[in-house]
Amino acid sequence: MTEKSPHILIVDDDREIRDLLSRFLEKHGFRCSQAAEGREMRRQLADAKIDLMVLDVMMPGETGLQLCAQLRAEKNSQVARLPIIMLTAAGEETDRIVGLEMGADDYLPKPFSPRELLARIRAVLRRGGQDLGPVGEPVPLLVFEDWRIDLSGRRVSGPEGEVELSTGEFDLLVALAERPQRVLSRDQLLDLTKGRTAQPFDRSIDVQIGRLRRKIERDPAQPKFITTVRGGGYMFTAKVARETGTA
Amino acid sequence: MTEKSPHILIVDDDREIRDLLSRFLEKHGFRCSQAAEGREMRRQLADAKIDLMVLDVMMPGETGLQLCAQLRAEKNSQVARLPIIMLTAAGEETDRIVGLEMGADDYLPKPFSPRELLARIRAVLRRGGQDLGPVGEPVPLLVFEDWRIDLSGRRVSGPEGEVELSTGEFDLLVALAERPQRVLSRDQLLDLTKGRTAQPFDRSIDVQIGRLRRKIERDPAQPKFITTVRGGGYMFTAKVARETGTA
DNA sequence: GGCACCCTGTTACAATTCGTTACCAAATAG
DNA sequence: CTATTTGGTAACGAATTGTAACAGGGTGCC
Repeated sequence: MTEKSPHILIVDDDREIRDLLSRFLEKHGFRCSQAAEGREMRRQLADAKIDLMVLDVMMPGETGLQLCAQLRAEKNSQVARLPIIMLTAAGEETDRIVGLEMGADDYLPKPFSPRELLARIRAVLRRGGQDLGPVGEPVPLLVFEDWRIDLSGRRVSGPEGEVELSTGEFDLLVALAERPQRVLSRDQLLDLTKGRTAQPFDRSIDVQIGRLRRKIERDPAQPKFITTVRGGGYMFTAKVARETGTA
Repeated sequence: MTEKSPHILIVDDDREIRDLLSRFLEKHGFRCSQAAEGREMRRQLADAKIDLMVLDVMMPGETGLQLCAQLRAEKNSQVARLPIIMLTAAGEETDRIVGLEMGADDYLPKPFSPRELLARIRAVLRRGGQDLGPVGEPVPLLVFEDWRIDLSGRRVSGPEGEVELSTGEFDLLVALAERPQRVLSRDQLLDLTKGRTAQPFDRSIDVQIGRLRRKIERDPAQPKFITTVRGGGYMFTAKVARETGTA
């Protein structure tokens, strides 16, 4: 198989990060180009066939969000479908939401390890060929068992059809499902969902977990997806995949 | 009661550095173990629940890079996911790249301030791995006789079907079943399951063992799987296979 | 504004789990 | 054989989690 290796464009204002990622990805068989800001990015996109773009959210001038939105807006152009992975600042849950709404295919919170990025790139490229379908907009999803979470539409559907979750329940579910097989403490969950730290006798997470279980677990008393780890927190125990599908 | 704190393994051939880091990290609430070379490192990894490893690149005998690569190569074992922070000689950009390529989660060039290491450790622990694969991906299992332990789903099923284990019972069973044919002291089991050290007259492990036996042994008075080693601890005596299955 | 409705955090209480203690039996030492 | 040590386990109490009920705050509608 003498297939050409995928060509990745790294857009970040920090030269060191660009270089590091560039060499790292090249070592793993990708071809890389770099751009420090929007103008350069556009030149690269016009000059070469880019297969995937890694885009930093925080940049002077045009932000990654703006650039992403612009690209996605270019209907009937190739770049409108270009897979994009966003790099967001730590803990900026808002960036994630907005990023996905802007049409990013995935996102990675800083700080991240390069091998995480590598895994995401491969995942996005792997599924890339699938959504060549008709009109449907590609939508980032988390899928587990019979369930699918539409991250940009903030909707959840299970085997019986769509389930109505409140804002808080949805955020909690996503926080868990994005980190399966990991025990998340109440503090972490509070931080991830509300961005706040726990009060002395804060039980709000427990209550929200209970409400969420009642909506997504077949038997809320014997939860299959959200397991309690006594003294530790909660853990999402289903196998979760990131996919891109149609809403 | 000792609190649950992350357990860090420091691997460096320089005893002074090990001691220095050890004491510094312990001051900041971590528990530390040390290893001077690869053999000792492996023993530590097998004996205790290590949450993160700090690994020096330059070591006589096996280098940190080799060790890191070996660990990452151990598919369907926990250690393949163990967070690793590499210590590299100054200015060795190559080491940095290669280190990350080998699967380190972060790297720190010498000389570094302990405070810097502390920050990286916290960042890496906080981040955790979060690469999501396809849904059909195999699930790690421990299998012995008619029993199967679903490590990621935290479920256990025996010949009569699924058995309900509490959090502590499950953790204890896994600690034992992952180290069959080895005598584990109460201290080790406490560390592996609760991340704490034993109090003077601590019998909690004995009691948990009893509870666990009642749930998984056919005749709890004549235990077949978990045998008592008088004066030593407990030993899991069944032949255990690490497998991957579907759900 | 007033009202209805929904979401969410707090509180209280029930259920579960876990560690400690105590006592007994078994194993070992002397 | 007796004394001592070690492990098994019942029972109790403390800690943790599940959950129902309630209240405050927000939103949208009239």
